[in-house]
Amino acid sequence: MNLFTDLRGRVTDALDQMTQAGELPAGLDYANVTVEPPRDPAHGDMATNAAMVLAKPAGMKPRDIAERLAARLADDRILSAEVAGPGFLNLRLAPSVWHEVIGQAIRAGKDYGRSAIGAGQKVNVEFVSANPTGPMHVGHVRGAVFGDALANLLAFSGHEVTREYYINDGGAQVDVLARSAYERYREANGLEPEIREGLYPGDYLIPVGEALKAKYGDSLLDRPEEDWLAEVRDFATQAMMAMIRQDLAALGVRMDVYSSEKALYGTGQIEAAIARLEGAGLIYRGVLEPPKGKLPEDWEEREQLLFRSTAHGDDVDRPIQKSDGSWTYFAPDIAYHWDKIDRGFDALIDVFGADHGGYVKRMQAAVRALSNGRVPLDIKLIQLVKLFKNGEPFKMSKRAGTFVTLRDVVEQAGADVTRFVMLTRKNDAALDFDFDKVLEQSKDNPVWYVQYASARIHSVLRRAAEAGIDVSDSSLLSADLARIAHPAELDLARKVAEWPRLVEHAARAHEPHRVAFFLYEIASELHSLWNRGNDDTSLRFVQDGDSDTTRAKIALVRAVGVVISSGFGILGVTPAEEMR
RNA sequence: GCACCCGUAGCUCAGCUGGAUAGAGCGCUGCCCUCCGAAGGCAGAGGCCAGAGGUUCGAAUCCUCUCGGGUGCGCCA
Repeated sequence: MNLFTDLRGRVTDALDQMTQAGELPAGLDYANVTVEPPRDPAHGDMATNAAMVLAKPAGMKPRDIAERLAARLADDRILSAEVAGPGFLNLRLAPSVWHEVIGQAIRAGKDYGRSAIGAGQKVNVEFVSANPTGPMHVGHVRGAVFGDALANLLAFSGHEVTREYYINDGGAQVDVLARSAYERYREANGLEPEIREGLYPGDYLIPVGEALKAKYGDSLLDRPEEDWLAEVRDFATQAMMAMIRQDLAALGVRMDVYSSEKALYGTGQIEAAIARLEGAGLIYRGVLEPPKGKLPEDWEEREQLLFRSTAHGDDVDRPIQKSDGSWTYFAPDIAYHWDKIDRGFDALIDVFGADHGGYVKRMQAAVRALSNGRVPLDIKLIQLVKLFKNGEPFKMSKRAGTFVTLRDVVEQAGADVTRFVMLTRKNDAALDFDFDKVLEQSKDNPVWYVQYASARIHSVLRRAAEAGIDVSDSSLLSADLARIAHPAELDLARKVAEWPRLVEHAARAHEPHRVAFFLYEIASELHSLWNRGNDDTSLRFVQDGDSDTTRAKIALVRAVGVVISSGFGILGVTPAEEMR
């Protein structure tokens, strides 16, 4: 399935043979042996570092190992193995290897590149987790797209993935939401709303006020807050979550599980989680040192319930209770993560905004302590998105009404474009999002460029069909692929072969952006080959009057199309069949 | 003060968990349309990978320190 792991197996088999023949000492560790495509094509199709990695532990010279290894590697697929540089072994592969890859890609279709490296591991990806106090804004979009694409990527590589949203409905902000909604409720009843400082002024609460009126009539008017707060809070929170679900749906994001912070209160789960930590000797009452260099003005020494996160790599211990005895936000978060561990996940991933970076170590410390180190927690921090319009920074302000929501972005740019662009940067690098550029039809715009390649592939398939060629997969699979022999064509097939490997690396690194970059690269190679057909007609995909050659070339093109749709599938983008 | 992230071509950024001579787009220079879509392609110029040490066969990548930018640092989540 994966040419690279396949060839690596060939190399390690040969090493085993050498060990049996007494050419290598027994018990060598192959962990660092790699088989990779060399950056410089002059070095062949593949290169292995085996000789260099094993030289020291084997007590031998790299070249000696390499030469003996080379002698054992040549077969019908490996045409030559040459020792080069400090001890690399460069392998030259038969063209048939690349022909096989084309067949594999077509046969597997949208599953080409799917792998089993996840081994069915249960992974929980928590992302978005926006406060249920308003519509999602641009800041949330990137995290949503990243989390969703990462989940796709992990599922594609053999993990059992759960997408989860943690609703922060337990803190003071939902009380503020309730009070804000209550004012809109009064407004719906013909009274003047008092949107005091600190309340949420957004129009999106007006329909919530009307809905409250529809449900409660005027029965909540002129009543003390304690009479209505809980009910209005629940009502408004649910309304906000309904809105957020719609926002996510507009982006093409669907969650498997919504977990509520509030639901943790009163169930004993928080207390149980804390008790578990206490049992490990990690909970104590104490006084924190003020942060040096920047003393808060109202600082006063205070005894609090603390979690000894320093025992698991944090810099200072963290409070889990406020001075009035109520929990800090950290406490339910601990309980929530324990719940995830308890549900049997083998690995946890949290996607946070970069401004939560200070939260990483304590959360990892908690998970380590709660799971006895069994469950790894990877926290991906998403840097902010800078909006641009006509090349000018686009300032966001709630007050000025230039508050850009997720809906605004999706309506202007479309979900596909938004998703792709959000993944054209590494998660920890800031991203510029220019409303004009993302819709531009030029190679300056990576989304368009890859879609253009997709459209060209469909176009050429249509043309071949019009010329009377059977372009069904079964027909292409029976094509005589030996007719694909030009170096430029084989280069493209090489790129197709790299796709499964790219997926594995991206999945292991938890970096879906690599998929987007890869698609750009393969699109670029397709465009390049396409254009060479202008000068060299033998490189055109449709060869008039030679249906056998055409079918072979179409098979190559089709394989590239498979990779693009497979990659787009991970990114959550629909491949274009034509540009308009 | 401390922690985390970042620093790669003029600009915006990749760099496959340590591989060979450092990559792309934009911008700049010069080419390619009796063409399967030029909405593209080819070629060239452009680099002390912030700096200094260290680890080893080998470092943009790992470790230490320095400089510069961002984020955060007990009753907000």
